[in-house]
Amino acid sequence: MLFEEERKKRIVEFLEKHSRGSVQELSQETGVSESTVRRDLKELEEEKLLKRTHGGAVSLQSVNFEAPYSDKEDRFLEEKQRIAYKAVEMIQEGDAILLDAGTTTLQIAKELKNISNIKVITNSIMALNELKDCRNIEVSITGGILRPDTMAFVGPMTEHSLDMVRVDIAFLATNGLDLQEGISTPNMLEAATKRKMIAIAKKVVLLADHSKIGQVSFCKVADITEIDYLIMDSGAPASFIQKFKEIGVDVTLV
Amino acid sequence: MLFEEERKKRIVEFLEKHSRGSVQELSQETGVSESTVRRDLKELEEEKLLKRTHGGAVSLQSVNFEAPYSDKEDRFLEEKQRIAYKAVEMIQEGDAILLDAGTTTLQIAKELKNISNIKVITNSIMALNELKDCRNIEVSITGGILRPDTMAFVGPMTEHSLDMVRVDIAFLATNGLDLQEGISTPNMLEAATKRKMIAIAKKVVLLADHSKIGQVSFCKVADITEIDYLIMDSGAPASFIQKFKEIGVDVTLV
DNA sequence: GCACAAACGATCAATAATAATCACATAGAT
DNA sequence: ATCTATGTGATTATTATTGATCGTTTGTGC
Repeated sequence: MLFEEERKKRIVEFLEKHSRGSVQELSQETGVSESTVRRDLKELEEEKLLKRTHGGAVSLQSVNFEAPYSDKEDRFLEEKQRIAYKAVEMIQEGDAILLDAGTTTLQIAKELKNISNIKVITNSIMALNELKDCRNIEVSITGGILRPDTMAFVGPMTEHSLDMVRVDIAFLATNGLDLQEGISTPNMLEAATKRKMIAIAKKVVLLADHSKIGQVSFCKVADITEIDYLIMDSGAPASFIQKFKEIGVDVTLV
Repeated sequence: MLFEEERKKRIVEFLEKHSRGSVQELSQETGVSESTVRRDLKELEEEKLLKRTHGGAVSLQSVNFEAPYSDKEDRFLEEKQRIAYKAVEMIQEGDAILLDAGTTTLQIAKELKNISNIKVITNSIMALNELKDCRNIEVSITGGILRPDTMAFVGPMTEHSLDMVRVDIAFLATNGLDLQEGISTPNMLEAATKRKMIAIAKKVVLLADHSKIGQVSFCKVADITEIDYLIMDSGAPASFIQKFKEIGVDVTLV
């Protein structure tokens, strides 16, 4: 059972995420009757946190980035959430964190909301979107050209920006992870960006669900030896994990 | 048995950890009756250490959201739209455009959607938000630290990013515009960013509605002589305009 | 412009939570 | 030792929140 304040917050968040929501949807989302939802909407409108419409309400958040694909379409979402949960455990107060673009790192951004006193730098609009309202986190973004497909900034300006900073932990995502071919990604610009990320981080943490194993994409980012930590879901074969451990990578399965 | 202050501290800690707590839970947690918990909650709320709700309390952090910016609160919106409309007329195919953060430049971003084959670079999330879905526009962003108040990126990283590019037109917004004191803005970091913007643009276009005239803010950005073009609404006094023309600024009234 | 369905606001009863009250216990002062 | 001030828990009266109902309004398709 939610308190009134929690419920209202949830409504606002729902609207910010989906831009709109019907009374019915919100009723389901919050588990209260439609009457109560209407009462909440009325009050929230007075607080200028949303705009009521017939049938529901819309967000009046002027900045609202939508993912190219929604959470629901995200394969292995639960695995990614578990990976993200483990990843944030590595963070210590005062750390400077670098967040790569990707669906797994996006889950990290969501978890980060609950942490205070850290600095986050990212090249992902989606991560930025999650963190932009957190006053307790100093959020920076790399410059760069927007790649519409991934909603990430890439290119020479990105690398140039990254050159200015050094971070305690870089959380990297990847498309392909192979013992021989290392880490790879389909886009050349993104590969270069990731390489730079590896270069400026004290600890490099690679996040990958088991579907990435054995995949090799067009552009090589780095060898697996350049990784310090690997967090994977437990769908990974033991032989694969063993190999990583042999070369000194700290592997965590979740 | 706990002293009162210990108990209160424990309540606050519990809430920060779990972000919520019912009176019942807190009663168990502290080992006192619900009456006492309520008394404590009342006092702690007065000390602004938590937020009470029916049934318990929530941590302030979990409920701390504020009304986002909206067009309707934007004063002189129509003037700004007219200014923006005029501004985009200056743009030619193939141009590289720099968009400052601000409500007027945001209107330009909205107009830009209809133009093809240009490059846009901005330090404003809001502008980025408008342009992110335009596949016919190459959108770049400067790096930098996010300033939550203005949703703009500022700081050394921003200037560093801007250093990498040269643009045909920079559209600048300002808080203050005064004949003697020039262009000024309340925030020091933003002032530095604007200065850099002026430095990397072939043409500098200043956008200002008449409410900015005579205003002087904390940080000086530049003298009015550094401006090439000025677009204002017709609420500006003729003497003011005349002075600009005398020093060679191309003034357009809309 | 009319009819229809959906959504809305006002109202009410049920329930749960709160505030007010009182009695008691404890600690410190006299 | 007694008195008083304070904090606490139990009890009770009051209030807040909620879901349901129903007449009214609004939007939509024809």
